[in-house]
Amino acid sequence: MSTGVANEKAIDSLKALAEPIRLEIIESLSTGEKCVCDLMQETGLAQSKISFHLKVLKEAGVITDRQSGRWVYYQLDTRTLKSLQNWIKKLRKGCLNEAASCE
Amino acid sequence: MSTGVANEKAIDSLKALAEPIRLEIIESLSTGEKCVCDLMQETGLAQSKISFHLKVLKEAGVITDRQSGRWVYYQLDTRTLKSLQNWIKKLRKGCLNEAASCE
DNA sequence: TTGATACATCAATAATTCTTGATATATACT
DNA sequence: AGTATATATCAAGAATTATTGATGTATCAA
Repeated sequence: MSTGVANEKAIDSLKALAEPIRLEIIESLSTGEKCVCDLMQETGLAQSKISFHLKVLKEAGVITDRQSGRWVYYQLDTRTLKSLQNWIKKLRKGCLNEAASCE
Repeated sequence: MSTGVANEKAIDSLKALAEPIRLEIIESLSTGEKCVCDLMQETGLAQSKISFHLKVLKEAGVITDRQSGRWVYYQLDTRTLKSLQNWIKKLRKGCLNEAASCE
């Protein structure tokens, strides 16, 4: 089983993480699933702003969502983070283009 | 010995990596030290553009430079990448704020 | 010391991304 | 049906980042 990602996927993940508000959101989600309203309370940020950043994160595959009634719950997709971690490892070791796990 | 980084450092590294030209540069450097002229040849990009992106990478601590005569050689700083890798691992495991290596 | 090479930096513009306030949509409650 | 809540989306503007071509600076070679 591969944890590899293409560079474009990696760039999407990196861009998604590389923003303070999104990072705050992600850190919050790392303790468990949250709805937008939870995130609003925790961060004190405007709803449209949070939704904007959640969308970026979701499109990058860093989080997933599930609707339940009026609420939408967001959750980290740790597989994406694991892939990214592995991608950085390969980058660092100069074996990004090799299929195998490297070294 | 810690490989930990503060969030701001991590964001700098992430931003630096999250750009196609910079990633191309980094991939090239992952096979060894290069001068700007090498990078120009390999990528076919304008010199000012390459210097611009090298500066971003350097300020983020992702690469280091050394001058030799008329040339400036750039090299990956794999320690920064290792730190970033570890930071992502911690983020994924929800233990970013714990001192220890986690799990 | 003149000319060429390697690179950095700058100013102007272009492109991208983020913020804000408003409006839209869907669900649930009464 | 009517109202309130949770969230998404949108359009306009603000802010940040990238590109381009030009110029500056240091080093070397003739």
